[in-house]
Amino acid sequence: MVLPKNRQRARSDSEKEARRDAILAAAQRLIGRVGIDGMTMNALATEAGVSKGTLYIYFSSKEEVLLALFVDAMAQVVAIIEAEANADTLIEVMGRAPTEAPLFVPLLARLVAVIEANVPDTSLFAEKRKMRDMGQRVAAFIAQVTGAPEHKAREASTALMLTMQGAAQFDISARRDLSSVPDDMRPMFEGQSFSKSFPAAARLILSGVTSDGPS
Amino acid sequence: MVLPKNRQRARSDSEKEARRDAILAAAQRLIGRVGIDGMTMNALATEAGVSKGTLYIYFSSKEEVLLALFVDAMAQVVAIIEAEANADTLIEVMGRAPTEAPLFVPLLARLVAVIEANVPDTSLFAEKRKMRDMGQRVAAFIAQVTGAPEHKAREASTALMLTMQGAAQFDISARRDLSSVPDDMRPMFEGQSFSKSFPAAARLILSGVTSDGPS
DNA sequence: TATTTATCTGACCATAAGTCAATTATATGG
DNA sequence: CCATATAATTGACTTATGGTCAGATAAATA
Repeated sequence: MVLPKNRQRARSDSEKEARRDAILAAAQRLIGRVGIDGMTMNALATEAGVSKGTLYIYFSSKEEVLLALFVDAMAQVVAIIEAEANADTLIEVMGRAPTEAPLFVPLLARLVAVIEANVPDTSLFAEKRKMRDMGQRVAAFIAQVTGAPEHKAREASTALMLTMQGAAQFDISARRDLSSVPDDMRPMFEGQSFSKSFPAAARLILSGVTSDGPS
Repeated sequence: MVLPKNRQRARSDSEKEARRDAILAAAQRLIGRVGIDGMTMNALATEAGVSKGTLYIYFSSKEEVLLALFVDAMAQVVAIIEAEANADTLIEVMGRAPTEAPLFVPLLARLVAVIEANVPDTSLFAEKRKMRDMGQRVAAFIAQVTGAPEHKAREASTALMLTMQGAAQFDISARRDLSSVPDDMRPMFEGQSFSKSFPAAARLILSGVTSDGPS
């Protein structure tokens, strides 16, 4: 446990924030070793150098830890898109950015069914607002980059979010150890990595926006 | 527990299949009352009128029960699409069919992250083959109905699968009790039902196929 | 009817999330 | 600087649930 000035307890708000951040950093390290599903609160307590009870002072549940990690990861992804994408590279960057924040894709895959199902309402709504705002920024960015009319861009970015959700699910399958997969199933699994499945679908969606599709 | 001829134990293959089906039917009833996440193996044993040990004779884990329910539901959905869709109604039917097999959407939302993560390989591959074959039938159907070239139709149906995955996730949020949702979040939640989000995205994808998008 | 087979049972185990009374580091007042 | 108050921290405990297996017994067979 790292805390400024050799103090063992966080009294000020900034110290509390530092401890919260330290727990999240420990969670990242731990997940790097054992995966999201392998993370237990006991192990997280050990990794963070605090007791289990302390974890529950800073987070109301395991899933709230994961939700906080996801929001962080999403912020990184959005930042990359806004910084690096343009009309020509939009799809490429949207396909690549999620892989540069390593926890984004696996957490997105668990976001609704696993994570949101076990976070108290007040925390959930607060985090959802952040996600909504980031989503709106991406929508505005897409409108600007593609030159599509506002409502079309919103439609497209909603569709792209759906697609990301789906691609994140597929990605879990793709990460399976292929040596245990029968030959006839290999192509199915291999084609499902995020970086393959998302851009293919995104191209269709965006061509549906820039051309004159229905509605 | 219902078994033909007042017999208490399933000895023949057909009796075993009947018992397996009875367990799945019990699971459907139970889920109807308590939801997927609320289903416990103890409760399922009681509902099916067998002991917990018996459940584990017919299914290797809770998730294998859910996987079997999903494959059933998917078969229903595919059957509806093949029976009722045509060029004009494809999107409408694909948006409606999943809601007519009530377990399809919530199970799809949990399929990869929750269900597949805890099913032994041999069962998983067997069920995945069924899913792949059904997916290929849908792809062929889409090709036939839209008149799109084979590879375009495959691309589109993969994209539509991704979109369904994502829409299934969104649908979980939409089913939340709206009275507990703050006003500013209502529109976000309301718009996320499967029947709203899927068709919107599907239209974009299909217009990207029938028009001449890139690639 | 006796014997064999293997289905079925439910008490038991293992794991992991979450709780809370007791402890004690820090802040504060005298 | 010490006594007291405050609240952050602890970790043994509780609870919930998925999964196991040795024994019981229904049904088939000789």
